[in-house]
Amino acid sequence: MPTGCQVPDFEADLRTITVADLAFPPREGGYAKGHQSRELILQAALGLLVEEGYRAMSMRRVASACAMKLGNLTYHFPTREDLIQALLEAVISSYEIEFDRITHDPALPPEARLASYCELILEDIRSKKTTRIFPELWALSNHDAFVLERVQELYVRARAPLLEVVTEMRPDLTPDQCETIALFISASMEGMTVFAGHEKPFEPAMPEIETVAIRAFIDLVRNFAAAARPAP
Amino acid sequence: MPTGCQVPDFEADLRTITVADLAFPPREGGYAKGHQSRELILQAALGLLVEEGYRAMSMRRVASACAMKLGNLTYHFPTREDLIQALLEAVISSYEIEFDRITHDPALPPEARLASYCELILEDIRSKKTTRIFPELWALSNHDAFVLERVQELYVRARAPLLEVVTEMRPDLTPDQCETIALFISASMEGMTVFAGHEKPFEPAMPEIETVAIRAFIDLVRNFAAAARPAP
Amino acid sequence: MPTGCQVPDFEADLRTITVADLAFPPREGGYAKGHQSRELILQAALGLLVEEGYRAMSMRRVASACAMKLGNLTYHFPTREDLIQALLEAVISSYEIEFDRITHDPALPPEARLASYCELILEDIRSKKTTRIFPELWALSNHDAFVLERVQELYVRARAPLLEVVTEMRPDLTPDQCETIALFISASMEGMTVFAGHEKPFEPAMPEIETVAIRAFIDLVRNFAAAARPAP
Amino acid sequence: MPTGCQVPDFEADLRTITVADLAFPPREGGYAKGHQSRELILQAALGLLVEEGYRAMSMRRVASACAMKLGNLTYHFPTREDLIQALLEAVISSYEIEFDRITHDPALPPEARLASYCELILEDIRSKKTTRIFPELWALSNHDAFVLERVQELYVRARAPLLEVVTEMRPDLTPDQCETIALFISASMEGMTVFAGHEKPFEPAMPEIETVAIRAFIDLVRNFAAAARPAP
DNA sequence: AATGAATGAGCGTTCATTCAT
DNA sequence: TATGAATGAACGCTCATTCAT
Repeated sequence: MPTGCQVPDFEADLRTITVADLAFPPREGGYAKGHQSRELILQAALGLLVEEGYRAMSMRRVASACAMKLGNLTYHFPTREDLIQALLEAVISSYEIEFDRITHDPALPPEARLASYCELILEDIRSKKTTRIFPELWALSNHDAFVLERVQELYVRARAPLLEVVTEMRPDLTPDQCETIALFISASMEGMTVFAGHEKPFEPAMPEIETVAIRAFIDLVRNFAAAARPAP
Repeated sequence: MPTGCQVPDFEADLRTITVADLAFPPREGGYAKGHQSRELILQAALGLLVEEGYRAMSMRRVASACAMKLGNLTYHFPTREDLIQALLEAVISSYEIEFDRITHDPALPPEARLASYCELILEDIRSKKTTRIFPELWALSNHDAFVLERVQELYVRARAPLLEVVTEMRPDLTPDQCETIALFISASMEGMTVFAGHEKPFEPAMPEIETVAIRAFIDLVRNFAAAARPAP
Repeated sequence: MPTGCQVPDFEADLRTITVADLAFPPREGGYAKGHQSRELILQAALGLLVEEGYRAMSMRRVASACAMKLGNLTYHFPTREDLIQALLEAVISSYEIEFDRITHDPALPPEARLASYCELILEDIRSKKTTRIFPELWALSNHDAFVLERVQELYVRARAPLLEVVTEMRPDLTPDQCETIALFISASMEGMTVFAGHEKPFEPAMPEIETVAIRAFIDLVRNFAAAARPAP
Repeated sequence: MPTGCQVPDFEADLRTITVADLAFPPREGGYAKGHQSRELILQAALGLLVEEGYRAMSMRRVASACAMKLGNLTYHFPTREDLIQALLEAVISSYEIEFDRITHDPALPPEARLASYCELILEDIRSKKTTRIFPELWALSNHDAFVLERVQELYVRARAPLLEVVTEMRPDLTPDQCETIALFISASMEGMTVFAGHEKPFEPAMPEIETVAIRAFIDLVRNFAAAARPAP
């Protein structure tokens, strides 16, 4: 690779991870140049995380991925922990923004809103970024309380629209029951990551899986009875 | 952890991971002593993986966790790759053995067999070992073709009983449809790991989640129609 | 050598290998301190190469020979390959500079120039540095294409003055013939390294050998005839 | 490389290094099987030395190159030093045997014998084995007194035929003068290794170099005068 | 805001050697 | 004879971090 390279050289798909995706807010009083450097760093770190995994996201590699000297990287992020937390914050926030953006058209009937939301989530799971980042987050959250809390926070936001729809469809259920149903639906979709995510063996079958999943979710909400399991 | 540590100091729960769990076959031409050393090594490696994650499973730490010199570790597993592959092989095989052991009593009606299998899986998910190892495997499989293939192989075995039951319950469906349904059920359960696995926020709610999940799965199999999605 | 050694402890003769000998160019954008460190490193590496051979020139031993931490050595020369290439470059360049400095006084008759040049080469062969380094280079060049090329490049420069004199003395010969004669003379002198170099058994006989060699070279150039070999 | 491999897999040219080449005498009282193992080991060691250099000739690599376990190798050669000394002894002896075999037909006139001997030497230099081994020996001899002595011993044997011819051709010279001439001729030829040995840049020009060299040698012997250097 | 220099720790790996089997 | 097991040291290298410039 020639020396002139200034930008991380990831695949096209990765190039679409823009600053907006990272939801990185400028620090108050910070100069524009520093802000730009921080953006560049987070982009590069994300790129490495996605393309090569958590281990590859070292200070040195991040620095060289954004054509920056190590000393300068540590100026912006004094420790690796700082960088990782900033990155996770940015990544998770970007997903939260995305979830909030999926405005649920109140004109649509609730079942259609449920279907539409699930479709969006399942589509997102197929993206390289999501397929790669979430398993890293899950693994990290097993050994890092901060990550665990932040990830669960994210999922609270992700379940909110589900909870709303379920409650609307089944006003007869208790809040706990609605919550459990929403959790099941959300967890169920997350589980697809491993099987039908980007470059996974069942990615091509995702359309059929979507159909099955949405069908199952709608039926579940419709037919859920307090008398826990159906008679055989 | 202080430096004097020479023996694996994991929690009681981890001590229950026995050799039997690892399905570690003896080697031809090797002495008993060597086999025992290899057992010890794999135990220690697994313990580190579960307790502290993949990064902590370094050759040095594994060696010191089983009070063995690094040189001897590399005698039994010349490269880290060798160790990891042996460990994954043992771990995955142990799960495969476990799956195969869940003999589906043919006296039971298929729906009960389905429910019973899902209960076992969802119970297993709550164990520390499973909660910790699988996210690591998922993260690894994103950047390591060998792990990906081996993990997917494991899931083929895990889906086999599901596929059998689904086919039995719905002889009218095509094999592809049955496969998709089984995949959905399996993936759906895997997704619970992040939310209701060991020490996860919804672990206490697992019984209710089980109920919801099994209800959903049975209804799905029962009611699945070729006319993809139900009318609103 | 005991462990406490922190400073290169080479013989006096080695201490005379100065930076000038190494022809080590400063680097753009670097501080003086860094340049000095790199000098120190190359000095120490050369010292080890001369005193104990190629195998002894390990990153650790070079670092400790110049009272520097290993981490800093790898900062200046990230890989051993980098260090070796820089050292060979410096060493070979220093010889090239030396060869080019042997200005052939055009006032002298060609035979005297030939004799003078050969005397200088044969004297140089007796130095510890030359006696020790060249066999290492020859051995390395058998298994390392870079070293091979660089060494042959050096010899091109070493043959240039010979080629010039031969061509001047025998304008009747073809360029190929002149080249072959120059090559023979050069190779012939190199061969002395093993027998009459520093501390070699025939080092004391070097004056007589010089006489014989120069006599042979001059006669060869003078009497070389297209009719290849003389009649018996 | 499949597991069945039992013999070092070097190039065809290397396969011609037979046990005879190594002149390895059976130990008195040794069983045939042990002798054969020692032969195999020395073959493998030589192959590694020639193909990959001195550094590659480690106990482990030698053992695996002859499909033998490390423990068995150390049974035959307890230390690396033992192996190296045995190998050098065998290699050097094999050259001595070769030199002694070049019987100088007394029917030939001395100059023809000189030419014939030099031709043989210069041809041998082009072989892979010789091109590769001798620079290693030269480098080793700079840091190992045993190797130095053994190599110089070898060259005494190599010079013997030259000394004989020179003495015969020039009975008027003192023994010292003859010795110096023989030394020059021998060293001169050795020097060709680096330039015209196996795969060296001037290997194709070896025939012309031979012509020049032999011409120079014969003239030197013929015309050498006590009055050291010729008048200009 | 950014670079150059340096440290100390840890990594995976290879190695020569010893010893029990 | 030959293999299996184990040790201790060294290797080249990457890393997070600190600090002077």
